[in-house]
Amino acid sequence: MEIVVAEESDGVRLTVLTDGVAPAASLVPTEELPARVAELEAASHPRWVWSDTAATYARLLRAGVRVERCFDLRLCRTILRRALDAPPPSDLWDGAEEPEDRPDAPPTLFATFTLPAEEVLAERLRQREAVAASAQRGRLATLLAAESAGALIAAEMRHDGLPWSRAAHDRLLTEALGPRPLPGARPPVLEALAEEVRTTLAAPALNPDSGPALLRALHGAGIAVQTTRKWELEHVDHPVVAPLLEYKRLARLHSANGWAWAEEWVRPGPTGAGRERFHPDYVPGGVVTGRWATRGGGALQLPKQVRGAVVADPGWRLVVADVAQLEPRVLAAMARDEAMARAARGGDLYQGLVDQGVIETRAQAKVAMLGALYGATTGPAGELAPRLLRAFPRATAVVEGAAMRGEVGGTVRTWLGRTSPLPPPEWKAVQDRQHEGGATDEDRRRARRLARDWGRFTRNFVVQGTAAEWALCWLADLRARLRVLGGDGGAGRSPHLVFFLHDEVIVHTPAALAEEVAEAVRESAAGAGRLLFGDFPVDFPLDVSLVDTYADAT
DNA sequence: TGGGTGGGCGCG
DNA sequence: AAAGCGCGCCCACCCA
Repeated sequence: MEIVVAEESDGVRLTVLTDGVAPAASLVPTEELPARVAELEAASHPRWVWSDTAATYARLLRAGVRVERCFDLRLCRTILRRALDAPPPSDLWDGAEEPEDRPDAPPTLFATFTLPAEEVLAERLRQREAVAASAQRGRLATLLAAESAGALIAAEMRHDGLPWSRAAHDRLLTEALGPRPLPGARPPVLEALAEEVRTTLAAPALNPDSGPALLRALHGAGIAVQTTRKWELEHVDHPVVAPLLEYKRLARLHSANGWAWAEEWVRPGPTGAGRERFHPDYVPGGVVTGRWATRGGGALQLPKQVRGAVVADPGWRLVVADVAQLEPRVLAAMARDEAMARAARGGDLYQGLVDQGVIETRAQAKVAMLGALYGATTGPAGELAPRLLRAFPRATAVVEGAAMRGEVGGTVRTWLGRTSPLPPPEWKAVQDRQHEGGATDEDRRRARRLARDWGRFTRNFVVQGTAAEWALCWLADLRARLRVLGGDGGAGRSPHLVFFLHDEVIVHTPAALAEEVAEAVRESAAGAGRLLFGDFPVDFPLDVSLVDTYADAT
């Protein structure tokens, strides 16, 4: 059973869709929605259909109501319109996809945009028909369900937040930077390093935050670097290098994850004093490949430097799990490459390549494999590419084929059917120009370069995108298992997901359940592999840590 | 004064 | 010794 949720001016319209029965609509006053949803959820576990999980579900969560399943029409529409030749038509929904394009839209309590109930219902039916008519309806349906589950999880993780200790964070900052300065000022340690850089370079007025000024000062001191980048400076032998690199490291800590950041993004938690939460704003489907993005807070870039501030509540633990070499494993499975799956059998795919005699050292194996996924053509990765081609012709054919399609302006699909965008019109114009009469060598070089750039994008798209699908299925299955483990306790008493980083999750759990959670995380990973790839024999081994702070995870 | 851009660096 | 994918965010800097 599905229930379609749509805001109208006089309340929220709920439309019950049951197979073989006419849709039944009812109007609920906006303030009574959470109670009504809770009631219907308990009675019939419907799939809730709405246009925007981020808006609607956030409101339910604030009222203490959680649901098991949903269908996010906006996210699914984005997938379908690229995946299908004939995207579902509706001008209304084009506005809905990009609320930021409608700055005049009136703010509402309920959603970033509103549509009449008939239109929401019609969109649901169009999408259902579009999937049913697709040649890959099974995979596409799995993808839409996974994307929607991800939307629920993102909203819940944002609501619950990542357990954070401002005290631990402040200790860590004070140790590295000295006491907190007044707003706008440099912390003492940073100012001392800046002064050391100025003295060493004999540039008394230098602001080391200014790239051009820093480069001039370096040149003035006889240091012949092209840029001020860390990796270039690391190879320079000069007394300024050490303090300058230390300055850069700490300046970034201060600006990106310092005291001001904490004030904006960390808030008191629900369960008592001293238990705070970092509330990142996840954006499911925010990356073309299907990965999540974040908007504000930079949750997906949480530096290792500050992970000591992620601390479980007293009596609770963190279960931290990440997948070892997810992308090459996914490639082996989608290519049905038995030899590569064999090399991936243990916990370390790169060592597996060495053990199979494909490549001599683990370091080389990693470089070669990443090069294959990203499309490296030169350097060590390029030189090792023939080894991979010989050992794993099927896997190589998948990424090479994807690259070739991209180079000619075509699209590619992930395992479940997420489809890459077409290159922009300028790209096509450049490709056309190289064949015209007056085309110069420069035109042709430019066209070749852009073609290869797009080929590297589509090459990586199929692997990164399928890995993102695997991760979504892993998360969704884990969420279901945690709901069973925790009973109906909600985030206050039950294990719940608090962090997700492409191939890594953190569950915050009562200490007594930590072992069971760790087992659930492993079972979900195996389940995700089976759901996507059936009985193809590829492992997805996890590193799982039971810890009090994220910094202690391996 | 505010918006847009590029360098640099954090994450996978 | 360096190149090859996807992001977000901060700062300086440029321009209107």
